[in-house]
Amino acid sequence: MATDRDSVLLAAVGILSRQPTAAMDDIARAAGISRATLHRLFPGRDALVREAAGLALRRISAALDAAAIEDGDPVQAVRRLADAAVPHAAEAAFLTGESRLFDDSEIWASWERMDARVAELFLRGQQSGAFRVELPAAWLSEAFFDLLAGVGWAVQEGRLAPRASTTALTELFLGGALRRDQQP
Amino acid sequence: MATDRDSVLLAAVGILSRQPTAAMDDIARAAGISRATLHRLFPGRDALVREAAGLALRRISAALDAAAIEDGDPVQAVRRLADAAVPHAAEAAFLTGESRLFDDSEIWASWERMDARVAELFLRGQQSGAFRVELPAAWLSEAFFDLLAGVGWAVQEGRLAPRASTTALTELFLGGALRRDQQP
DNA sequence: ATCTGATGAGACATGGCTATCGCACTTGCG
DNA sequence: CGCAAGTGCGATAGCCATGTCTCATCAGAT
Repeated sequence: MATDRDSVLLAAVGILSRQPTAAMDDIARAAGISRATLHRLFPGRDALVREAAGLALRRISAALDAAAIEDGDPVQAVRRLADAAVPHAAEAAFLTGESRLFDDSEIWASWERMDARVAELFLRGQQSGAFRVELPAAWLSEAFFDLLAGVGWAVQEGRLAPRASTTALTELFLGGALRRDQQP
Repeated sequence: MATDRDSVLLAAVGILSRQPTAAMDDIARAAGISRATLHRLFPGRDALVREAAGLALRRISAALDAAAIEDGDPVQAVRRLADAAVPHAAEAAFLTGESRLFDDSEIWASWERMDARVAELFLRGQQSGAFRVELPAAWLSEAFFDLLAGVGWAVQEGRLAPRASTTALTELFLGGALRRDQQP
């Protein structure tokens, strides 16, 4: 069953987002299976990481779809995006951490495609006058994913309450750290 | 000379911020010395990474000192902080990437101390009414360093112009993505 | 010019992780 | 009840990076 593989992959993501170099032993233990079974499911460590990255990308992309980021008011779209993406913050943390450990052209292309979709949303928002034009859309996209990964790390290490994470991401990203009535 | 060791360490930071698992071979090549000399300078990989982390932390802490973040208006202090910290974005990227690969209690304590200083700054700003109180000071600190590391990665990979990086960090962090006159 | 100290290049042993295999065990089904 | 499929456990082989060593070379000092 594919569900079985996916549950193993998600366990792998959970460990690898915290320890990007965790041994197959650790991954197997985290997934509740033995090393042998892990190797029966995936032909090797590279394949495992690749599939985990693919799954993480699919899930986050599905979140973009669910948030319908191409539709409607850009600001509301970003709010929907944050709502839909925060549950996958651990996947984002895994991808940011692992992208520098393992570079696969296919994975990279998939990431770029997702990044481009988000950048397009910000560009749309800039053209509509909602977002600040001083900040490049590509940087907004980069920063959004960095903060999403940061949420993942902070939640995993207990520095941020899961319930507060969506607000933390949305409010900081959209409104910044300054109080509104204090802004010049 | 200590300068010699430091220049090697900075080269190591440069590589390890991009490839946290780079081999001693790669680090030596990046530093322009041989593997043998690298081992003469540092008793092992752990020691090298530890010293590199220590140097990075000292340099970023020095930036906090230079910015005098404990003094004056909190908002101006954050602007000074960003100005002083952006040149060390690569070090921040190295630390965020490596912190999950190598945990040393001393390094961790040093990081915590620095994080606490920044969190204190945000707390001060919240008490003075400049910063939003809905966002925990600890989260603001975490987010600031995440964005700083993000700036480091984006610059290294050519997605962000170095000249624009300070503005990108300061403006997004302080003011958020929304246009001010659009904020409710 | 010679000596000294440091460096680079390469060989070598070691350890940890990976990947595979064989065997015993459980689970579910006929 | 017995069979088949899947799983866990242990052993094993191989690989890659690390760490150490030796030796030749080079630059600077005397």
